Amino acid sequence: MDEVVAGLNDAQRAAVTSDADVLQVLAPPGSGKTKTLTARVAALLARGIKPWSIIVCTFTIKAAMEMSERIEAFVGKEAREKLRIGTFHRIALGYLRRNNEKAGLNSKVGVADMTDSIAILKRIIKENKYDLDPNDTAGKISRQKSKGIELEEYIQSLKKPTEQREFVETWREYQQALITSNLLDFDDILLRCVSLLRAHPDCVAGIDTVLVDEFQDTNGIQYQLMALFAQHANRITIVGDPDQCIYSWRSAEVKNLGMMREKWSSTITINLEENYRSTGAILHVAQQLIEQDEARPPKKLQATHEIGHRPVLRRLPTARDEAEWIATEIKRTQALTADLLEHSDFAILVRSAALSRSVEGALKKHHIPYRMVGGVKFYDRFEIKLILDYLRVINHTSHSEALGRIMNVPPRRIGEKTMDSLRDRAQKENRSLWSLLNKFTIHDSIGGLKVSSAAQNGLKQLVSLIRSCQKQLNSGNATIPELIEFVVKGIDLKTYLKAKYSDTCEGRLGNVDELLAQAAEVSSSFPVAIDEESVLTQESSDVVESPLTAFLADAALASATDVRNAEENVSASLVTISTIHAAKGLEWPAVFVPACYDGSIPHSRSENTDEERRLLYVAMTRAKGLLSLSCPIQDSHQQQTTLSSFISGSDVMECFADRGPNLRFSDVQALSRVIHRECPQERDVWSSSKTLERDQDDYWPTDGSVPEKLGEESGVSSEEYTSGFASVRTQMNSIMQSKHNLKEDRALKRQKVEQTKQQAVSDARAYQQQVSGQRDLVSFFQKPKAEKTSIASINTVQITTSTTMDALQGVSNQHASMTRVSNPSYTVRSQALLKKRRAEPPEAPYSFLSSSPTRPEDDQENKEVVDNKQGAMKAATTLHKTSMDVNKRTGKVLGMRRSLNGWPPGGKKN
DNA sequence: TCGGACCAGCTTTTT
DNA sequence: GCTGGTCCGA
Repeated sequence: MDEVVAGLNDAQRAAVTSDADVLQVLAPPGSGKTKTLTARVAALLARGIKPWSIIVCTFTIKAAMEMSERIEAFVGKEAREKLRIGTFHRIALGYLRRNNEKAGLNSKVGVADMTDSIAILKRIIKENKYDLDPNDTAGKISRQKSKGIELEEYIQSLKKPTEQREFVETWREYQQALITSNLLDFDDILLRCVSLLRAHPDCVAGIDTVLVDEFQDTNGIQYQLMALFAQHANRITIVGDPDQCIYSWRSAEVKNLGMMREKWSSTITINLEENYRSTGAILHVAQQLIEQDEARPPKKLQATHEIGHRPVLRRLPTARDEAEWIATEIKRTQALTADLLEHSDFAILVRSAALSRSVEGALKKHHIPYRMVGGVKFYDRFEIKLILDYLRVINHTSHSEALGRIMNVPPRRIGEKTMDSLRDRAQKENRSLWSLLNKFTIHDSIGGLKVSSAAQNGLKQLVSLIRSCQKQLNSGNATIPELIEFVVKGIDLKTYLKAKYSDTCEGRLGNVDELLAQAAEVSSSFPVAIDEESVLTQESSDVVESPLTAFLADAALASATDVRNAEENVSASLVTISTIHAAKGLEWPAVFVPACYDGSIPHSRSENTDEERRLLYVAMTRAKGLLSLSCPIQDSHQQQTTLSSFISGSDVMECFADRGPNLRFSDVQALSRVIHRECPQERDVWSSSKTLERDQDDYWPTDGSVPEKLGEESGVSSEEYTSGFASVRTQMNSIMQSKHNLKEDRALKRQKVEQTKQQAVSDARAYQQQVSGQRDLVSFFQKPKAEKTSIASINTVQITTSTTMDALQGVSNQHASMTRVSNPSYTVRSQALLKKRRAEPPEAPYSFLSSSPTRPEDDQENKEVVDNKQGAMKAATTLHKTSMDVNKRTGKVLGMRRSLNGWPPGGKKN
């Protein structure tokens, strides 16, 4: 026990050793939250509580793994493996699997990831022609489920049963589709588990203690689940911080903290107050920020480190400059600290993943290695999803969504039409898509269902491939990696990827190898707790879950960036680019938060300003020693920005410096103390600083204007420089202007077209009154498709219109013409008519429309734009060269000045 | 009816 | 910069 509490402060120690049954530990950023929780687990074990009777719930897989590792360091691998550590979803799924009969589930039940859910909803909405957005609907369903509300209950809560008919129907069909495909969506995992544990409390009879990390992020259903896990012994420890609640959009309920205290009145609360992570200056600004929220109860946060550097708030002209600045600051910081900081010590935290692009560009340009966390996830990559879908079908052919996705990938000449008719038929006959396909391979046609012979061949190929895979699997001598390889060969993935992604195919094939490696690891990977425990506690363990089912469930739940990459990157030190959300719980010596403007943070789509503020708070408190916020004057869409309202207030504003720190040697020493590393030698700092072009953050003016003056001491006169710059600016401006004009012009044209179209419709209507009984003409013009067509096709339609008008007037066989006009696929564009059209140009009022959509003027303009751009590029290159030259010379001058000032101190330099 | 070419719009955060 | 939708030729 002594060893467990060694190195803990009083509050932490109290939390770790507390005898309280129900314990809330409120832990602000950097207060050793994870450390306390892991130590408490170790203390419980030391008290003789059996590892398999402890549940530790986290929110992310990453957090679960980190926790797992840390606990292992305390209690050893054996005990750790018996603990039940994992995300809520994974633990819940484990219970469902082991008690599948009690839960009324098929033993092979799979997990529907978000792609599946959205795909199902899309299909339902399309089929029924509902006026719903699939994404919104998914969110709405999920939000209800997160509160523990299922469909029937929701219907009852409606005032009128007819209310929201489309939504309710969609939900109903969605649930039905999940059942047909034998799937649970993310929320269902939790819901089903709640009902299981309610009906069969004995499933968790062996559980002694439940610990929950990041409790402020639990939603209603997770809270219920926690209570149910602990229903026998009622021993619960939670750790959390209301200030870091950033998941209320996922229905996280901060009020769960209060509810917990109400439900278990003996709840003891312990506040951790000392911060071991960040410098005083960083904490101060973070505190100023979070205190803007007046509804928040005041809370102490005590710095243990020295005051340190003032955080930076940097203004820059554009998003590009901002990215460039970050890259140069990273380089400058590294050089001025003589590599005290590695690349992996820097993080760039963005509000939304899309913002990373400009930063990535700049880092690439400066050859700074980086990794993006939370970008395109491994399991979201096309080739991985494809293989997984094949595996899903092989494992369980009723997975119709997956089957639908792989049916024509790689192309088997099975198009949308064929697929729709197959789905339709399957639904009518109330059978799975697969069984229908199966039938197709035996009989060449089924009851009047038409499928082209090419498509039929394709179907046969697919079915036989899946069948032979299943044979492999069932024979029992194929491992998952072997199965994957079999699939890859069977669909000739290599050739397909090469054809489809000629440029990125290498990397994609690499991803496939990656998947193979992960599949090989599946049995040994975390968490193994579930199997161990079922043996030890003699819970019903007669269900032997196939490794493939387990692998697929893992893949669906594993949204975290892939584990292996993280491992590989240990050797290569990489700068981290991450969303703020994904950065929660982590820390870095130096943190950059770009794009601090209104619309980004707080995000324009966000409805909860306080949560956005907490988000910025989380971002700031990731930093140990150096924190830099930045804000471009112009965002990436050339729009003016307003500095984030969170930091423009004077209380916060005055905490910031307006440019990067000077990083004198004393600063380096201070930094090394904060991050607990040995300080580099002064002479090393000096020599590494010489590699820099400039050793201060003084290239960009602090007011965010464009740098115009460079060192006048250098050979380049400032006029020369300024005029060069001005000319580039002028040219750039003229490019922007012409681009703008072009845009406006196009908009104008579109408007004209629109007007004429309406004119045409009303003309047609008038005409219709003349030609009684020819209703088709008007309905043709009113086709929504026609309304949506681009300029080009509108032109065609219009030409056709006037042509038809002509034809109608001239040709006696009116009926024939009308029939053609009424055909929505524009077959009126028959050769004969077009020829006639060419021979006799149409009359006004439609004549101007017949001009080509890319007018010669446009071409001319485009060319000018291109020419201008090239000219500007050239100028810019020259300019850049000049500025580099200036920089070099300035650098020299600065270097000289520095040595004149006696720095580095004599004697220390070799 | 299918597949390739092109264009538009989008982009909050995650299990 | 990627996806989804639309158009058009075969």
